[in-house]
Amino acid sequence: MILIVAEKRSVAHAIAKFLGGRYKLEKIQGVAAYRFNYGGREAVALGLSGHLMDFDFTARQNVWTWIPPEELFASQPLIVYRPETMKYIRALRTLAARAHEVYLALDADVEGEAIAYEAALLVRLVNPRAKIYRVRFNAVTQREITNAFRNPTHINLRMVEKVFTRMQVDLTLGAVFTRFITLAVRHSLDRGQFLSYGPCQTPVLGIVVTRELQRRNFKPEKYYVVKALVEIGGHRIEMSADVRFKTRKEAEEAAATINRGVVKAAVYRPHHVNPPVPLETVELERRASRWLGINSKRTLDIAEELYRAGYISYPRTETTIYPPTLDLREVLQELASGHLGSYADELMRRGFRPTRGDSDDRAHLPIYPTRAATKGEVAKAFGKLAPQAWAIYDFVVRHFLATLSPPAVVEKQKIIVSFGKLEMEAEGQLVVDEGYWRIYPWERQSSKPLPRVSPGDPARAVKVDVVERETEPPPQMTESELLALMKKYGIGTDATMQDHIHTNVRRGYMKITKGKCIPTDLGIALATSLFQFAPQLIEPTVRAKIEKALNSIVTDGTPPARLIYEIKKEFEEYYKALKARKEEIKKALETALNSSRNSQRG
DNA sequence: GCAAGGTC
Repeated sequence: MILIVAEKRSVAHAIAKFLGGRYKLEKIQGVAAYRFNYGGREAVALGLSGHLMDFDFTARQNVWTWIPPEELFASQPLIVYRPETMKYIRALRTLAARAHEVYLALDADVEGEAIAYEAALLVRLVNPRAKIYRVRFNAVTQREITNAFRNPTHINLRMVEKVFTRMQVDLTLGAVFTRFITLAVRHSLDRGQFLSYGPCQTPVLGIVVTRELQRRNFKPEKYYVVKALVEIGGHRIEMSADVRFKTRKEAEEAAATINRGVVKAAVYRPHHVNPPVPLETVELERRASRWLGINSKRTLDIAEELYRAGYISYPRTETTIYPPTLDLREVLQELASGHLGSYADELMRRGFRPTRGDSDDRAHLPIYPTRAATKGEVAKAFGKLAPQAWAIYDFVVRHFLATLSPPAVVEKQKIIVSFGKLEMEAEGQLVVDEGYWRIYPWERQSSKPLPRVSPGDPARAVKVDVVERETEPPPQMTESELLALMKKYGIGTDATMQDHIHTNVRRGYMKITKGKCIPTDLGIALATSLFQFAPQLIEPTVRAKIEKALNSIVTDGTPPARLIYEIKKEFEEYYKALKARKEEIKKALETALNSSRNSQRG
């Protein structure tokens, strides 16, 4: 018997379809498995649910008050089965016992490699003789899958080592600092409450708190601008000078010189606004937060459900290029019977060309709709979340249609009038062609046209004003902006970024209100303490530094043990720095905890 | 009870 192990059920299903054509769905220990005939031999494809194993400390070490947190630096976490995946472990064992060959068809990334290794460990325990192969495919398509199985390879141990090293490092750092800050204030915490540190979650907090402190420390400064109502060829145009004057006096002196002038430039230039590129996870989350008012965690949860119900493709992806194997016309055909059917029809009639991003994770497709749905059926499936689920489904459909639509065309307009020393400007625009905005209203722009004038036309100021303004603090951090910054700094992955934000919410470090991230007193106190005494723990670049070191395991063959030793040594220094200031940190955190408690009561 | 990463 041939056993095929995939990372998730949908891939196991696809493999059975592509290699066998006909298949039979079975339940092994409660887990779906697809039985089929592969070149005259019996084959079974089993889908897992991500990792089978994890790392943990010993039972004694897991009693937080029994050992000082720093003791964890000196010990090595043990590899253990994940209790949540026991049924997959049992199913794998059952099937592996009878297998002659095992094909590890996990995703083609480092996590997939590690999961493949975990599966191989289990196979070996029950079946020392089975031949074990690793197959790699860059997309779940007939061609890629068939090819992969024709060219089986072996597990890349360096990739496995990278992942296992990351697991140990993250657990150790997380546990040490989590316990330290929790134990420092344990008498001020509610039952079951704890404070946490993590190399992804904490830099996220740092980014949000830094912005909040910039806002609080911001000193607004007054400045003055000159505005004028200018008459050109019978048209009256609001114009302003692109100069900030420090004092009213300077501005008034400049304003006094404005009287008669001449058009220096008049530009009316067509400008294409391109439709968005195919949708990936983080962009879905950003746009849902900004335009639909749904936070990133909720968005991914709903997208997951829409995927499981067959309405959209796999929602965890970094790919922004439709592969040639995806039949876009077929998708349009399906959508033709849906709520935007006439637009889909129109695209098919007129022809279309998809936009194309620059990212391909070589494992998943962009997010696109897979079925035409009605509001009613989504409502039935989602209950209380129906309005949000429909909003996200509708968004995915519109985004998909937009990527096949023509650009919008806007005429950008600019008039510059020279009044001797000072120049006045006006900008406007005229929508020439709505293009993809017809089905993508969130990016729609309106016309604010300027009249047609020509360089050399005489101009006359009808009215001149000096307006007092104030410089403004940076805006509150939006969740959308935060996600973009996390991506820029390499904090988390497409599938986990929203988790790291949400962890900060769960810990009471920040709130998300109307798409804005607002740190609490507790969040500010924790971040400020870390910035003061161990900034290396909270800088936005922490994660990327660790990630880079981990990558050297794969690229240079750096021994994991050495890397773990070095990282621990470095973070032990930060730990000492924090411990030396324990009393100050304790006081800052307790003040914040008490103030939030009082404000809750009040 | 700690993390981050898969996945449901």
